[in-house]
Amino acid sequence: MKNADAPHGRRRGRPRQFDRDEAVATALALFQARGYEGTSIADLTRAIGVSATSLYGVFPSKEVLFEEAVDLYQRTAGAFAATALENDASAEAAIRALLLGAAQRYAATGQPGGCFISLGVLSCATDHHGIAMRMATRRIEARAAIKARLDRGKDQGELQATTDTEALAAFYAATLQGLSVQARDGASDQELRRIAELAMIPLRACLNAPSQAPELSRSGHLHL
Amino acid sequence: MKNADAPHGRRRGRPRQFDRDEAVATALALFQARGYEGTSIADLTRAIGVSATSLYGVFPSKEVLFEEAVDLYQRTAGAFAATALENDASAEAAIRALLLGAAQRYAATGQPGGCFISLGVLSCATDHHGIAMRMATRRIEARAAIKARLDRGKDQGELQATTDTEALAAFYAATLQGLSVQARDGASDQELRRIAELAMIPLRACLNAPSQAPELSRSGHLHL
DNA sequence: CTTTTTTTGCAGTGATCGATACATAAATAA
DNA sequence: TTATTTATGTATCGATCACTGCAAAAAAAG
Repeated sequence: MKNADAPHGRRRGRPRQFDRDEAVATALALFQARGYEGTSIADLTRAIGVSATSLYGVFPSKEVLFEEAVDLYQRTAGAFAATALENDASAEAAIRALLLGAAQRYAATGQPGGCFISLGVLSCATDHHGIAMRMATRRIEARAAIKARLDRGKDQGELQATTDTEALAAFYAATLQGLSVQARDGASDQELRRIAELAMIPLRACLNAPSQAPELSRSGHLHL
Repeated sequence: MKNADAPHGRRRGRPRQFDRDEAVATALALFQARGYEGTSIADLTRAIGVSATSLYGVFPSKEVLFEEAVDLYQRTAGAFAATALENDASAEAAIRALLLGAAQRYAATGQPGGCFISLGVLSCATDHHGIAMRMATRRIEARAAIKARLDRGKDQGELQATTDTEALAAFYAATLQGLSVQARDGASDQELRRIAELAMIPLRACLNAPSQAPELSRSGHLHL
């Protein structure tokens, strides 16, 4: 049977000559830059430095490799979002951390910017419809996570009882996706942050105690 | 020499058996649903009902056909945006018309929703880098058009003199793009309209006379 | 009619697509 | 050692990619 991936004690056969995790990371970089359909197996094998046979010995298909790359993205570059929403101080602070974190990370830094999940496989050939659906599911799950945090703020009296958290969550999901397109088109982190600052205003309009709302018009930017 | 496309007086040779404009419209529908790379020449010839030879007799390449499809989109389904920004009543009315028009039109109606230009070719193979750049240019031009309308409102004293119209324009461009992703993921027109309503709030915060600002918290929705 | 022009369908171009067959290499197990 | 297991490189597989050569068809021009 399979020896699993025991970290100690060598496996039975010929040792693998490339690192599986590095391969996924390399694949992620390519998929993020060129998309699923724009990245060929030849591109992947060249970048990873491995033959197609060896690659298929580890990943049963391009589709599975892509899915693993998306998982990796969510665990690493995309982890800030879940972390931000765990902010216990307030829903406002959580959303602010979410948007400012996005503004900071999405900005183009050599490689194409924006969120891999927000921008991934928005359209594709009919053969790959399943991939597009799974990406859409991830985006909808992200929106649900935002809504859950807003609902918590509503339960704690931070948000007005009449607040439509579903709409607010959709607005902030859309904001993340808009930030991603702007980043992909070359927006700087400053530009993204200004968008994020503006996007915070509707949430403040839903707060029960909008006492120390910073003035945007005077200072030109929000205090954070 | 070429007889051009004189509407009267038949051309010299064998008459074309398909309509050029219809072909572009069909191509647009396919490109919008499946993307540039996800739509093959075989898909196009099948949908248009024409052989590859005939298609290439009219369009020199898939890339040119795509570009013409994008032009068509901007002239038809996307025309509401330019029209909305021509609203002379106020910048606020113009942006509102822009967002509500988007909410109405982007919603999925049988075919995949969202703006073709907002979602088009956000990533692709290196061979098609030029296409991605041209799409990005169109998005940036849209943002510039929004800024121009906001600047006009600022010049007319509608917006505060300190308003950062560049940031505001980027915010509303991002809003359109976020609406597009939400629509692509299946959001209804009601959901999109609620996002649009929330997105109007930051602009109101920049108005010089925010007198009759409708209250979101009481009524649950904005009066439009 | 013949000539000229343009579009047509058929059949194919070389290249690349994702994915594999096969034999060899390199490790452990017996 | 020999057997077993796993990974490797080479050399593809059939299918599809965007695109074309070629000759017949269908029109106007001479």
